[in-house]
Amino acid sequence: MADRERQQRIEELVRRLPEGFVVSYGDLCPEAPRLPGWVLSASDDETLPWFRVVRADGSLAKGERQRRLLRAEGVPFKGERVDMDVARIPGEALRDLA
DNA sequence: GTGATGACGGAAA
DNA sequence: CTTTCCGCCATCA
Repeated sequence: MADRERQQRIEELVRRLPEGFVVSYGDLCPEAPRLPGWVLSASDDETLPWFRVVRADGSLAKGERQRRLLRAEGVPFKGERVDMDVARIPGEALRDLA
């Protein structure tokens, strides 16, 4: 359990994601795209808005369940995928969030 | 120590 | 549009 810095940073960011918007796994950790996914699957925190994290192309990792939660808070869709051009939080705004 | 796996990403074919 | 391949980090067998 060394170096939790990245994991901590990732969780913190996810907690601050505003309702109605999303980010990709790569946005949370460009240097290790797989890490965010691992962190979220390992986390048991119910208050964590894990559903606001989607794939870079807008497709969902948790299928129907996730889609429902996102639509419920007004996230725009383009077919089965999230409309990233509208709902994705830009890298800069994301940095301000951190 | 090696190798496989995962809520991934991007480039190439 | 699809599939394949490689790279990325942390964990597990």
